[in-house]
Amino acid sequence: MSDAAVLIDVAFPLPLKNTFKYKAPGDMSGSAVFGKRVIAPLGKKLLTGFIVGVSQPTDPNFASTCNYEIKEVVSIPEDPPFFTEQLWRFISWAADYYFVPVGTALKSLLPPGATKKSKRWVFLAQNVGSDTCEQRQETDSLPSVLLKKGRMLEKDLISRIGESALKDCIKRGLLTTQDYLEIPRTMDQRGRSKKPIRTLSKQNGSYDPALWPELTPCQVAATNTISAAIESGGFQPFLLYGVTGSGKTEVYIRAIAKTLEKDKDVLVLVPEIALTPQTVRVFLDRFEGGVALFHSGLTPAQRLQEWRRIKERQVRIAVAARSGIFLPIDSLGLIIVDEEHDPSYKQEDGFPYNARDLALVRGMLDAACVILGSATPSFETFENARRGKITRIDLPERYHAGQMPRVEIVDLKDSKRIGDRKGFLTPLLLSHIQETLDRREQALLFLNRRGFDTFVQCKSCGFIFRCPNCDISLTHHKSKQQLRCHLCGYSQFAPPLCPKCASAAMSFHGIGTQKVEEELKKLFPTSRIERLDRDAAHNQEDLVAILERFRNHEIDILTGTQMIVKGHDFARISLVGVLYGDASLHFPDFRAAERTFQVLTQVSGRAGRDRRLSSVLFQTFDTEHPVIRYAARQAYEEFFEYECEVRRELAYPPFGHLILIRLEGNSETKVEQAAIRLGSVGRMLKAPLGGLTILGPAPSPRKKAGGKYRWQVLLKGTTRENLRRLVQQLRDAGHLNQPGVKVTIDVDPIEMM
DNA sequence: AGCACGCCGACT
DNA sequence: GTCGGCGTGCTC
Ligand SMILES: [Zn+2]
Ligand SMILES: [Zn+2]
Repeated sequence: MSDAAVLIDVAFPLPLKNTFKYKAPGDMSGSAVFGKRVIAPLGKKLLTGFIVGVSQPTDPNFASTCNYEIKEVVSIPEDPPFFTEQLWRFISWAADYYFVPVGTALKSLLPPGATKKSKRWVFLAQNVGSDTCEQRQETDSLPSVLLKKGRMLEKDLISRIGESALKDCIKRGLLTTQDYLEIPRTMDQRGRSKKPIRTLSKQNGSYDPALWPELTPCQVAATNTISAAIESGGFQPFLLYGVTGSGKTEVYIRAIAKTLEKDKDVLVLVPEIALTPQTVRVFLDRFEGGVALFHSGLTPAQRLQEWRRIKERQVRIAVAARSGIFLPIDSLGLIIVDEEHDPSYKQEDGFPYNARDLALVRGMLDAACVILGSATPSFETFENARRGKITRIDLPERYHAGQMPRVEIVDLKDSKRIGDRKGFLTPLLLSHIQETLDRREQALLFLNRRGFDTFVQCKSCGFIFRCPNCDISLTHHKSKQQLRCHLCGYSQFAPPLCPKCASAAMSFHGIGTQKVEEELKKLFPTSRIERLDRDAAHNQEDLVAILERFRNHEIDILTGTQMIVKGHDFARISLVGVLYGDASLHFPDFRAAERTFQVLTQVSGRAGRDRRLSSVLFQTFDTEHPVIRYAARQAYEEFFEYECEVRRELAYPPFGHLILIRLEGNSETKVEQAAIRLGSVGRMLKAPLGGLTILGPAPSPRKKAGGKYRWQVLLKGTTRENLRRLVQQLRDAGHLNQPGVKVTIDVDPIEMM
């Protein structure tokens, strides 16, 4: 029986939307197991693929009934399956939902080194080498390595003598080429000998639940509800809505313990930036079995090691950044998404997915509980809770009885010197900085640079232009003297005078963090001042290094562009200043207010926790903005209600769904034409579907990277189904393949610049 | 992703 | 006349 050949479906980790059928000959049929790796010919190459279907050839004539020749796989390496049918179903669902080829999505399931590509070698023809003078001359130009060994890698030869010379040699029969794929070492052999990367060890805390801290009544109630769900098994989603400092982590810990007790494993997702040793230690200190740590900062060898520890169940808790949603936890009982509102759960390039949303899908497929935790839930999650799709659990009390956080609002309209570069260094801010330095404490200053080159604000009254259709701020296109909405394409002339107060001071172009840093250095010459932004920290290493020095108090004032304090304990920070809050409040995005509320809450939450952090300064022209009022009172729900009015009216999420189609290319006219065409075709197709709106096309306000021009078309729908159907129709009719234009689809977009 | 096939511009 | 650019379409 085992001698009979079997038919297998193979998926390749390439942008291919189909899987491929192969025969596994009799001697391999025993190894033809779901999820295993195969070496198979595809086109002219030998590639590594993965078995995603095994069928007995009940119909021996299958080969003759299908319209292509079924090839045989070359080999099935000995290593165990890379994924289960369950995980494959999950990734297939995700590929379909996000409109990416299944092969692209497959890549995110695989550990580093799982795939090998064949390499092409060049060989010296048999008859070459006899010492004819004529041949001498011909082979003179070839590298000596090739002449000596008789072979070399094609790409090495091309880099030496060029492609045309190679072709010439082949034509004259001097050289031949052949593809080779070295049979990969099994995953079992790879990296086994490596010492564990684990340098973290238990510090304090106990493995014994009896010695864990006592819970508050609210924590007890939350724990009971979640434990009951874990006990009964099956998919159950929760929103753990707890104010900062209410002790969500302690509830996570109990839920994890309960899950382990049921012999199930746990995935904890944490925003990339918060995945620090301190975060991991929280779990390491409580669970004897240890935790796996998975994020993009690991080396390939480390990623493989952690992947394998999880796959082999050597460790039963994985703490991971967003890509961890694809980890091979085969008996998954619980997924925790901490700070679920954090935008870093959204992957923006290649395979754009949202790990928080996928956590719910995976929980459903794996029959696991899912806890989404946040003090400021994303509106999508909060609305899901209101509709009863997610069970809401509140933690209203503060765990540490600290004083209420205090945020001081500084009115930038009062600043007379806003025109010069000292504008954002208001007298109040400077006096706070001075006091901080006098106490030998640290200050963290945020200046969102992204705000400056996008929208235009009156320097004297704070007026901002908004789109009449989309309720987002307009972006400035300097060259055309135009203000544009980057969602719907609305445009108007950029007037030289403020429409509200007639001031001529209408823009903030050219003020950046560098200048603030320079100015601070002049004002506080003896202090150690550094900048943390993309220019100062090119890579993760630089970032970590700067944060580490800040932590060690080798820096007094750190200026930065984003909230980089998450997950770090900076004990000596006593001042946090948001220099230009309008950059966040009026960022051209319908989620600007939601984001600002999150940031304000997060910063002031720290003020309550760290006793030293005495001041949070938020400088803005718009001191009366509702976000500020609500955030000051920590009134999330009122803010939600307020903000939802606009969302409902304009059918933005969570009351509508979005799919963004991006177009980019080297030719300005080609991209523009394609975008216009896509917009009009979309408008024709949407009518019979109903409930759909098409915004745009509009040129992207983003700086064109690498000379590329970008346009976008935003599809908005009251139901997901019709929205998806529209994209399918556009795709199937070929409107997403336009010459010279790369089209990408972003489902549930977050970043829409 | 590769790779081949195929159709128009500037070269021997 | 060809060499070579890349747009298009396929790979079991
Ligand atoms: Zn004004
Ligand atoms: Zn608009």
